[in-house]
Amino acid sequence: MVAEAEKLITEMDERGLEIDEFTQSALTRMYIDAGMLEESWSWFWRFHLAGHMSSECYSANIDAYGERGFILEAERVFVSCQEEKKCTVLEFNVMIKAYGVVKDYAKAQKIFDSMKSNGVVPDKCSYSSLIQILTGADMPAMALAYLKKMQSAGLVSDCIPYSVVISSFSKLGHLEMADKLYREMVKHGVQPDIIVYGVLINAFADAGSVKEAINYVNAMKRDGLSGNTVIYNSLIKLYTKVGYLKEAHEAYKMLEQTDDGPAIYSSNCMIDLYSERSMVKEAEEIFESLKKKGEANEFTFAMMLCMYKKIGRIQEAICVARQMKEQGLLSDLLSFNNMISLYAMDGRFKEAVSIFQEMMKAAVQPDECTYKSLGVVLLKCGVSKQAVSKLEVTAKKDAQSGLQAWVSVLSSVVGMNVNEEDF
DNA sequence: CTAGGGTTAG
Repeated sequence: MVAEAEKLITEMDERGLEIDEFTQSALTRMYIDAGMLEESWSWFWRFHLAGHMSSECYSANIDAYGERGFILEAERVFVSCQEEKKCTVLEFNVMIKAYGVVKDYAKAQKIFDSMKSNGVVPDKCSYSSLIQILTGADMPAMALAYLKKMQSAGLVSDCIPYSVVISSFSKLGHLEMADKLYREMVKHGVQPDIIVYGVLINAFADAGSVKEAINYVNAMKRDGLSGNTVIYNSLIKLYTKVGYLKEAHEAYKMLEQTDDGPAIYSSNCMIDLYSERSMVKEAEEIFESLKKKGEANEFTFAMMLCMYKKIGRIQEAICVARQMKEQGLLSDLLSFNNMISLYAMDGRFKEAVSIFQEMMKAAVQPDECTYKSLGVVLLKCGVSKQAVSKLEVTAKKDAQSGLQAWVSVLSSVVGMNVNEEDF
């Protein structure tokens, strides 16, 4: 509402009311957001020339530009502040943030490194910002160098900066570095919290390292921390990956005792484990309770469908497929493929083709599996093996024209209605 | 209006 704001400013001028630095910062932000960069700049300049700007006001203006990626303007405010010799740690910190916004990691480091020669001591925020920026750019080794300096400067008061770097190493799969850093953190007397344990447990869970993950769970408990849903989800993921049913079930029971109960994700992991072992009753029990709670999602249904299909209970598989479609839980390539394959093997060719049409409507690109199932349909309808192989080759060569070739054959053989809009 | 961490599969 620029016009309204300007009206107020005029009124203030007329009444001789002073526009203070807070109003000025607000105006800078307003004009930047309105795309009126020149106006924003003239308000800044007016106050800069008046000479009574505070450090807070310079940094507010730098941040106003920097946050939105106007790095040149942010730099110009910073330089005018330097010319007034008023730069404090605040201006440097917002500049570090600004370089982070435009992903100029080298300049973020450079301005941090220049603080000392400008007689400004980096504070907790300077280090945290830079570490955050570097890890966000997947440069944990760089971040670690600054974390070490931060530690030596006595500025680490909680485990968050460690947690950020540990998380970054973990994401890149450098688990030995993550573990080493955890140990260094403890050695420095920094207390780990539930989140950093969550990062580590999840990292080793993804790697399928049971022993290491359990070591962290034990360390966590020794520190007087109890597991939460995030921790148990990671553990269930791990046990699902390595196929430890009993342990997964134990973690699942722990989740059931929490206030919000097991997340859909963990319940699906359990269904995954049960269906792998064809433990139908157990899988069904979770499936029914999820449906009752209205939490069952595409994964849930797809895994149940696969389980029934695998053990030859085709009627039940088809029942699940129909529920999936009715509830609009059909969006993923794998779901489409499972369903088409189910209908194809049961001789329900029209239904198989109709799911294929749904797939095109949803703009999901078919893959080899899709065409394998559709090939079965064609073969059972009397199309020759050579013709089917030829279609498969066409699809591999060029997805778009291949798709059209399949549609044209399927429509003439199975009688699907070709809808041009589906392309 | 100087900064900040974790879980999502078939």
